[in-house]
Amino acid sequence: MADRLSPRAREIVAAARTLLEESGPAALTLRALADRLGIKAPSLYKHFPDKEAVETELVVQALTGAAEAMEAAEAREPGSLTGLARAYRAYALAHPHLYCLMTERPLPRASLPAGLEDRAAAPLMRVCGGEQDLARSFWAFAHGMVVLEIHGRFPADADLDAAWTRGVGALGA
Amino acid sequence: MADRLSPRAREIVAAARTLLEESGPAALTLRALADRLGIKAPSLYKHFPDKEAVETELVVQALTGAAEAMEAAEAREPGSLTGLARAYRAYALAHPHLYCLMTERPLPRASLPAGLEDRAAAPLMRVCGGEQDLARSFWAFAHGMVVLEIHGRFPADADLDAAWTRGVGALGA
DNA sequence: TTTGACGGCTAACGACGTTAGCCCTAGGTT
DNA sequence: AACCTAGGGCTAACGTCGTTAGCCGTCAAA
Repeated sequence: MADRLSPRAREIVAAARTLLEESGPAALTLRALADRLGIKAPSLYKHFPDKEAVETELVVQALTGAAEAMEAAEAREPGSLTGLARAYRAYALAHPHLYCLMTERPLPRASLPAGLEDRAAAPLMRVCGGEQDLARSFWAFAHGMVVLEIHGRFPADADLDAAWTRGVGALGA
Repeated sequence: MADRLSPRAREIVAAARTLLEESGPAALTLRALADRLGIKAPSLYKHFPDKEAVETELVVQALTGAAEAMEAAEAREPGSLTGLARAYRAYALAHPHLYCLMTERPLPRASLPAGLEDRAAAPLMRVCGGEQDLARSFWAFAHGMVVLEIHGRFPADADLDAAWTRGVGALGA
């Protein structure tokens, strides 16, 4: 289950993650990644077929982390859409670059562990009582809020807590 | 007002736009752009300081187009949140690459025509009766729906019309 | 007539992802 | 003990990218 990757490959992914999280996507370079591991860039190809495969592994980590955050929120406050919303926002803002890597491209579904995508969506589906339309519109709202905030699209003085409350209230009724 | 750019610069932006819209962001290369214009890449620097300046001009076009689409929707169905939602979605899906270029990065506000950002937001603000929290949560919902759809994040068989209806209904009440 | 802005050009640089091909080391096999 | 093999490094290099430096032709205004 966790042995999708060799130990060395996991070290590479870990280094890639800190590189991405600390310095953003432009800094996630194969040469910089190799540097951080004390090796040269071409050596990375002994462990991954290309850069995209490394990024896919980061998406797996991001998706897993998001799923765990959602599950924890559900355990804390079962049935609470507000709690889920708070956890979603908190996770995204704690890992903005990882969050964007995960969402701003088509999902590499063929390379994902089976069931991971569903697992991440499950808590929201449960809170929405299986109503897919509601779950999707809530997800869209939460993703929109988070990604617009990350990219600084709201006015600097905007009261985002109020906007979240308003949206969650409207969708949760 | 429209003379922000020299005629030649406007030709360059037009070529950049078709390149982006037809072939996506990876194809928007200074060499490819120059090729399409029958010149060499370094000549572009006689008209723009760097690639980002060209992209900023595309953002201006995208934002202007979005503002026009919102204004047209408002003129068609004054006060209708549903009409605005339909227009927003239609514009984004008609120009997905342009839409992503416009939204998936910090706005280059310093390089934008004065008032453009506000103009694009004005119709929604009016429909929301000046309630900023509502307007922001609606924008987040609409942006989330559009961008998740563009990136193929919803299941292939998802009924997105139903999700839109659900979200607009909840936020518009 | 000369000047200068305008708008092309070639050559080249450094960084990027990537490929080809070499080499050393460790462990297991014969 | 001798050998083989897989793992995991390395250098050199290629093509593409954005970008810079420096040159040259054209044409209107002084």
